[in-house]
Amino acid sequence: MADHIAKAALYDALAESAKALANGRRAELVDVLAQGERSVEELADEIDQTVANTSQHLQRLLRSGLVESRREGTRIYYSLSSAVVGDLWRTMRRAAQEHVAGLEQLAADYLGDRSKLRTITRDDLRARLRDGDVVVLDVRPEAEYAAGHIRGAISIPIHDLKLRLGDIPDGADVVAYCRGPYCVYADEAVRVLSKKGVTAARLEDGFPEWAEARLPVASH
Amino acid sequence: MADHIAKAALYDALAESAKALANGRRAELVDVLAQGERSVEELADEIDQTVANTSQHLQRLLRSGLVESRREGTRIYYSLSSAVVGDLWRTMRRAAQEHVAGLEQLAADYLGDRSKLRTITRDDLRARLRDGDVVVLDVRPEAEYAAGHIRGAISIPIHDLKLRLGDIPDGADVVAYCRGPYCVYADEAVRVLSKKGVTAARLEDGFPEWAEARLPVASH
DNA sequence: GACATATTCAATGGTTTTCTTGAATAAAAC
DNA sequence: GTTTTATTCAAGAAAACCATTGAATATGTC
Repeated sequence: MADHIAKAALYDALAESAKALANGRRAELVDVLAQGERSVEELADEIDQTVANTSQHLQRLLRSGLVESRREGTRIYYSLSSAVVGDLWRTMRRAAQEHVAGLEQLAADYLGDRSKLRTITRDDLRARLRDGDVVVLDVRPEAEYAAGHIRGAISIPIHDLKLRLGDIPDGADVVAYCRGPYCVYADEAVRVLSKKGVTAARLEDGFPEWAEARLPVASH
Repeated sequence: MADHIAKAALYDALAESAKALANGRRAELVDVLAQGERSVEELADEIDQTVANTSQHLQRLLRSGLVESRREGTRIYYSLSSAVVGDLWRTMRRAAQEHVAGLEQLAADYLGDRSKLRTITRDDLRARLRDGDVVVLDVRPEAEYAAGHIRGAISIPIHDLKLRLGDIPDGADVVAYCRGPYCVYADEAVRVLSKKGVTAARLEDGFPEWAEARLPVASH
């Protein structure tokens, strides 16, 4: 039987979803898109690539079906096709964390020294939210906060933080979060706040993981 | 800052786990390895490739850290490094199912007409196992049954099924299962049994999914 | 209709992947 | 110590991938 040809074709197709994510730049794109839809130019900026190159990567993702696009005037907005795509990206990351050699070093190179940052787990934060003794701070760009955030969190984008320290209640115990475990915004926030004498810790991971765990979220 | 270089390197490394699975042949390998360890020659046979080519794919998986190997005499056995790798493969499959265009057609081409096969979900099987009114039949190779199977299942490898029909109790209501949703063994078993007048259905997916759902398993 | 902006397209060249083939190793059997 | 068996290594060619560049397209504004 020429059965093995049909089998090969089937598994090639199953591998398509992995191929789509088998590139560092596309992984960055999906990581950003997990926070909500974005235009090509914004995405190009996020991943430090030319618009043309970013566009090509986006087409690749589009062809694989993992992302969708919609036009609004002169802009085209891309977004993840479904929650499964976020799952895939996070599972992939987890596999790399556990098994890819040298990953820790690369993470340290990019993120810098995290040893002095207090961190808090999802479960801890949930408990403290119930007790009401914590200020949760979303330091992602405004649009990402609007698309979805931890219920009860306040929004101060990282770039505005120094100017808006006054928005944080006196004596508050702050937990900052951002896009995920490899996002530097919350680290930066904790450093800034600590220097100003504010008690602050970062949530271990970010909003997508919170949402995936079906913990309370809100939007707008 | 040359920050974006470190960031690119980090995300390249995170994408490594996807690259490892971004090939149909390697996807087939992981699918088989999810049933337990195997030697190179056995694997080459399963994926219809030369031993040399199979070996190269295995080295690639080894370098990515997703699989491990151990030598026993003249043979080298490969296995998945951890349960996360199985998770990754299944999540990838799910993403492809939902989003990759043309997948259904390719599945139909390989699996043939499934419309006349009765299927049963994991939850249904669990309920019926509790009631005790079902014979669960594992039609994978003996070694895979030994490495782990649904608790209470009996083993009759698909190739022996026609010779061992007598092992199946008279009037039994059979549920057959194998490696997963794209494995043809259970389909084949249901067809053989039905033709002999035995009531038979196939479990929608296979043993790895059963184990992932933390349902009762046994080994030996 | 001319112009500006956001995005895509097409061509190029360098790199990586994949399969094939035949030779090289390493452990076990004789 | 030669032979057998299982696996890996090495070299080569075709195909796919990726960043770059400059041109083309589509929408909206003047």
